[in-house]
Amino acid sequence: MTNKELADTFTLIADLLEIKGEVIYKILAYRKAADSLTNLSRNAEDIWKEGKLIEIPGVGKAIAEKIDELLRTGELEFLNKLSAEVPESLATLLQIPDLGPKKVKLFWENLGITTLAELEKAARFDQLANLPGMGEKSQEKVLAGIEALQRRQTDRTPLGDVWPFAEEQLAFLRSLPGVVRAEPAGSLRRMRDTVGDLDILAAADDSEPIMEAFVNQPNIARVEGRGPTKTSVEFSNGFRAQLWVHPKEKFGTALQYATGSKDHNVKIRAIALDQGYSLSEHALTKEDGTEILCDTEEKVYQTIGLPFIPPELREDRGEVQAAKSGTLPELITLDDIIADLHTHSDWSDGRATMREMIQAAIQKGRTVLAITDHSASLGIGNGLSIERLMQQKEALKPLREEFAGQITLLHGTEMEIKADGTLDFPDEILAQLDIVVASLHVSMRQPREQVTERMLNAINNPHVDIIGHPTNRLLPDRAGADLDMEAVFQAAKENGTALEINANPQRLDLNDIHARRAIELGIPLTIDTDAHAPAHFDLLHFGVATARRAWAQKENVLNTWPVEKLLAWLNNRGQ
DNA sequence: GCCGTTTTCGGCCCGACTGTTTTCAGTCG
Repeated sequence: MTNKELADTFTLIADLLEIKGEVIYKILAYRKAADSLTNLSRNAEDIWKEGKLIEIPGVGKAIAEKIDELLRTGELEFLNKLSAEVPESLATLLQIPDLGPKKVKLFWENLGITTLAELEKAARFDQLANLPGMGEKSQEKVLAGIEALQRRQTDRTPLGDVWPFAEEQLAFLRSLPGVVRAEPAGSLRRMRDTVGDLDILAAADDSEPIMEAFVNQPNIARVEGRGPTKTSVEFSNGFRAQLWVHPKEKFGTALQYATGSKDHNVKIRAIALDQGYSLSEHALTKEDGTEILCDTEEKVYQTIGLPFIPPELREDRGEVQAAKSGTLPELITLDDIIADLHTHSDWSDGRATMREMIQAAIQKGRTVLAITDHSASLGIGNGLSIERLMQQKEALKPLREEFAGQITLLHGTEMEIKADGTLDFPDEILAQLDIVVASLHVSMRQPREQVTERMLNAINNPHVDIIGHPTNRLLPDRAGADLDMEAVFQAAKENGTALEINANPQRLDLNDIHARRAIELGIPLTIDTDAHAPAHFDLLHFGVATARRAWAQKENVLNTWPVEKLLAWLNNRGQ
C-alpha cells in the first residue's frame, strides 16, 4: 500500500468524521497524518517494517495502529464501521466548492441525499432553498458548484500531479526488453501547467510485446484502443494515456509529431512543404517518394532548414518565425539557478527547521537561500509577529556563520497584503530585513478594482522586493484574484519590483503568458520553490519550465545572478 | 487524535466573506 493510498484513507476518515460532527481537533489530526504521509520522503511501509511509524510527525498511537492494520490486512475495521454510519459517497459532495460538512449533513439528514446526482436533482426541483440556513442564492451556489466540479473532473490535471506517474510509466517502459528509448510527448513534454491525456512514445523494433506489457499492468482500468503503433488506456487513478511505439529510426519524426502543439506542427509542416517535403510521424517524404528517416528531432528541424526548437516554445507563439530568423531565445536552464528567494521554516507553517532547510538547500546546490516565513496576520500559517520575526533574525545569526562559505543566507518575510490593502509590517521593520516577499492569500474575491489597488499598494512600497505568486491561483480550478494585470506590470516596471514564478506545480504563478509579458516589459522575475519542506526544493524544475515557456533567458531571472549582483540589487531597494 | 527543552492534560484553529439572519453559521484559505 502506497503512502498516497494510506493518506487517502485518512483523508476519507477525516471527511466522514467531519460530516458526522466529530470534534474538529480529531479531524485535524487525521488530516495532518494524511498530509504527513503524502509528503514523506520514504515509504511508510518500510518505516512500518522498522516499527517506527510513531516517529512520523502527526502519527501517534491510534493512527499508527490503523496504518498497521491497513498494511497487514488491507482493510480497516474502524473505517468499515464509520462508513456504515456515514455513507462514503458524502465525502465526494465535500469536493463541491462552497459546500462543507454542515450543509452536506443537512441535505443528507433532511432529504436523504448521498450522491452528486441526488443533490443536483434536489437543487433543480427547488428542494434545498427552504431548508434552515439555506435560501435561493445558496441553492444556486450548489448548482454552480456542481458544474464547476464536473468541469474539473473532465478537464485537465495539474502537471505536478501527472509528473510522478508519468515518470513511473517511462521507467516501466524503459525496463522492458526491446525498448531503446521512451520519452514523454504532448503537453507533458511542453510542460504546460495542466495536462489532458498522457502522451508517451517508445522506440522498439517489435511493438507487440511492448503494447502487451503496457496494457497488462495491474493498474489499468480500461483499454480504449489497441493497435500496433498506438494504444490508449485509462488507469485506475483516472489518468488516460496514449502510448506510441515506433522503430528507433523514426523516433525523431514520431516525437516531433506527438509533442505538438497542433498549431506548431501545422506551421512546421507548411515549411517542410516549401522545402519539397511532406512531413509525417513516419518520415520526411520527397515528391519522388524517397523517404528521409529521422532518429532525432534535431534532424527533423535541420532537414527543413531550422534550428532545434525547444518543446516548451512549441505553442505557435512566434517561435517558428524566430527560428527562421535565427532569433530564438537562449532559454534559462535548471543549472542556471543558484538562489531560492522564497522558502519557509517551522517558525511559521514549514515542516522543517531553518537548519534542515539550509542543509537541504546546500545539498541541492543552492548558494543563496532566503528564509521568508509568513507574517502575523496569516493566522492559519502561524505567521510571525514583529517580536518573533526579530527573534528569528537573531536565531539565524549563528547559522549564517556556521554555513558561511557554503551558502549566503537572507532573512526575510512573506508578508501578507492584508484585506484592507495595508501591509502587515511597518516600514521600519521591513528596513531591517534582507529581503521582502509580499503576497496575497486572503479576501481573494474582492472586485477587480479593490484587489488591484491592494496589489499596487504593495508593489509601490519601496521595501517590497518581490511579489510572491502574484495572482494566488491554485491549479486546477481556483482562479487567481481578478487583478488588472497590466496595471500590476506597469507598477512593477516603474518600481523595479520583481514578480515571482512560483515553482510549486499547484501554483506556477505567474503563468507562462503573464511571465512573458513581464519579460517584454523588462520586469525582473524570480523563480522560487516556496518550499515548506526539504523535499520541495525538487519542485524547482516546474518553475524553470514555466519560465522557459515564457521565453525567459538567464539574465531575466534574479535567481541566476551572482550573489554580489543580487545583494547590490537588494541593497539599492528600499531607499 | 497528537503533542511536550517547565506540560501526560489541556491546548490545538484565525479572520474575512457570504448569505442568512436580526446576531450568526458555514465555508475557505
